[in-house]
Amino acid sequence: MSLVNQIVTIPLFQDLPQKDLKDLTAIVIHQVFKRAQIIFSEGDEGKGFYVVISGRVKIFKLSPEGKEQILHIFGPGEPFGEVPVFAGKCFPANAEAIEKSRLFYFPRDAFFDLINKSPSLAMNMLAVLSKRLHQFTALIEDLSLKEVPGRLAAYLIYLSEQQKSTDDLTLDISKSQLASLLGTIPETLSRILARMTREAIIESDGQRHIRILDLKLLEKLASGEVRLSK
Amino acid sequence: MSLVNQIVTIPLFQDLPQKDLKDLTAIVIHQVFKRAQIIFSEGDEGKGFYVVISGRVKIFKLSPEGKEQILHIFGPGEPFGEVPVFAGKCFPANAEAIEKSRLFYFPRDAFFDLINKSPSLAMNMLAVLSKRLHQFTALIEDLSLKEVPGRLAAYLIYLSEQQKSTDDLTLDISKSQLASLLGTIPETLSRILARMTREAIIESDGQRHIRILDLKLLEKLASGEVRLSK
DNA sequence: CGTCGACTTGAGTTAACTCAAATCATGTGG
DNA sequence: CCACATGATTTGAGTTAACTCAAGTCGACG
Repeated sequence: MSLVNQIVTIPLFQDLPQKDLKDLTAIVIHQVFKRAQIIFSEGDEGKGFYVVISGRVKIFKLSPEGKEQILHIFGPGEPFGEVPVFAGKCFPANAEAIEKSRLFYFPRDAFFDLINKSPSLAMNMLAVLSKRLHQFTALIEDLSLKEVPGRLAAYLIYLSEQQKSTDDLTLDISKSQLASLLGTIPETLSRILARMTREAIIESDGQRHIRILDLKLLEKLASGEVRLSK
Repeated sequence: MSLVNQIVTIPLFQDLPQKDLKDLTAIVIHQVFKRAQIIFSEGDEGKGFYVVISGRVKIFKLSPEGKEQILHIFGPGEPFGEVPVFAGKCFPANAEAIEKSRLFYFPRDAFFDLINKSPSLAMNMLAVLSKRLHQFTALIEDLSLKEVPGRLAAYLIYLSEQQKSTDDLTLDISKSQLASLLGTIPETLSRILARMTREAIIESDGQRHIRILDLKLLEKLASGEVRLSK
């Protein structure tokens, strides 16, 4: 696939005039990262941002004791690492490929010139950042105002919506990583999955496959309307 | 003070050509909110965004049980409520004036036209959103990876840096509101302030005035290097 | 002086954590 | 194809930070 063809599939670059797409191909740098390879670390200077072409990348924070909080997992088409580009600060978190990933890297200075010439590109980037703020708002709400069962319920609902299948779903990440994404630890996640199974809210093969048995109840858990019994 | 003079003092509109400033004055709407008055609620449709001219505004989430998590407190010069403008969604949180506040309101459609014509304005807005993402990242880290004493320590350090005085500081919000900003409740905040006082880390008049006695220790608390003893 | 709201303190509960051990899944070399 | 090493997940037992509920205490203001 040609470079332009790959770039047009990136939502951030949707609806751009042909001219802009061509300019983008001129500044993009193709990079490949192996599974578990660090892409950047918190505090690094950011001289550009990335877009995932294939594979997946996790953005995360680490506590001094080594506990990890995943902020995002980005897949194909999604940009990340833009904050330092526009805020002029260092990366606020770490990025690591969770599987072999191909990335496009756009150096800041060249991208700046492009944005100054292309209002659509600026608008698209504003939309991306705004959506991310929206997602962070939801994560803060989860962490501060919900218990782990509620967060898990919300995630399962999100997954079942994302995957077509109404009630059958497959975890797209390991349970350890899911724990980190939900702001908890594997032991706690495991216990809560067991409780949900015991309460006949879900059914699991013990692996990554989960079947939702009681969506109504799951929704009430996610909204905090009810609590999970012991 | 003239409208243009007020608008140029807003950081978001820094370094804009005279023409753009004039256009802004043409679309701005002046609004006044009383203390405790709701500005918008989560889920409301957002047809524009605001800039605080005077007073202060809190942005917050509420749990079903009524617990509040403050996301931000904005003061003069700071914009808020931009997410729905660019993401095309509803407000992800609530906004309330915590004191009598004068706001400038910029309707979306007119502002869109302006951004499309002014790359500087777009860049400034990108910088604002990026900084906000950075702040949210820090809040998520605090909530997920730090204990309340660490969050409080970080806030006290932030305050002492913001206010000139090296070790003497004055809380700019009530302790209940501070508790909500730190993701905890007034009782817990009160107990931790008492412990910090007992450990001779701070000294307080029981009101809003606090003196930092051991900044080094406070910094270690904020970074998670040490923990607060009972 | 009395009332109101804000803050503090006490006592008890609990969700989630830590640490340790057992179990299971997967991939490798023999 | 089996036996084992490795990493992921689960389960058990005990601890704890922070919560809830209830009862003061304090300060500002009419």
